[in-house]
Amino acid sequence: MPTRTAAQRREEARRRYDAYVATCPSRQLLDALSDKWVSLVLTALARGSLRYSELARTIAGVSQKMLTQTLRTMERDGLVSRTVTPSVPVRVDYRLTPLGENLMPLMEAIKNWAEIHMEDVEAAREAYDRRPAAAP
Amino acid sequence: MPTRTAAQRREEARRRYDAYVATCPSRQLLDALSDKWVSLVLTALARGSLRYSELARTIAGVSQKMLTQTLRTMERDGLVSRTVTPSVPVRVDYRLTPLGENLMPLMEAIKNWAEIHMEDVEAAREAYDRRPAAAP
DNA sequence: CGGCATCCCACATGATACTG
DNA sequence: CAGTATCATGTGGGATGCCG
Repeated sequence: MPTRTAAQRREEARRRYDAYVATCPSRQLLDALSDKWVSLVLTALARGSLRYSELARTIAGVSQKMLTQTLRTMERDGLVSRTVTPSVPVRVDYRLTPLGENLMPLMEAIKNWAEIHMEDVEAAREAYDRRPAAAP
Repeated sequence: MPTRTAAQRREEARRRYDAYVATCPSRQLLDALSDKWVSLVLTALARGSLRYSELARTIAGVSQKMLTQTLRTMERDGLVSRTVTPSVPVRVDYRLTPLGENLMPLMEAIKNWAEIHMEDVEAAREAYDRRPAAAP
């Protein structure tokens, strides 16, 4: 049972944290969330837990090193949980924590936006690149 | 007048673009949106246009180089527009395009999430760092 | 004021090889 | 299978200086 309502908590957070301030922890958290791989890992786990190798296959092009590193950071930040089954060979499953499930829809929205508006962005780029340069 | 409804368009985009595929343009767009500065610029312009120097002051800690570079990329991608007033000294204003206004709330949600859940993340980090290491 | 050009380096990331 | 360790490298990003 929380001692604060969601609205109260939101207000307190706004007073305490401001991502526009370079030294604010929330700014560093925003930087961490603005990672190339975090959004993909988060959305990949949307429908339940996945094994390490399943994650690697889902997120094409990610290196072992970056996947492991991203998962470790996300685990430390409380976004994913890691479960080791000591079989032979060992089996490791990752799933979203409640905190990760809370963030996931926001990241999914960004990912969907990128897919849905890709054509608009490509059109904007072509228009920009067609602009005449200033005359000498 | 669009020839497709929003729902139709969404379905087409899902068929055509998949950010999980490394070579898909939408993956590269997602990478671009997952930039350290894009979310801050986008939300800074939420309430209207700002001059270059106002942006620089709002987003503490950003260097001239990175701010300019971020704004150029966002301009090319059709997210912001740039207006030069040829006074002396010159005045340059940036504002969100309709496309940028469409994306902004999603980025603002991420930024707010970081501010609101900072305490949860810090608690998770402390718990993680307190974990006992495996015995030798 | 609002840039762009240049230099430079730390660090993030990729590739490869090895292991419990 | 799921990593860790090591080495190589590309580039993000800061500092500085000049310009319209």
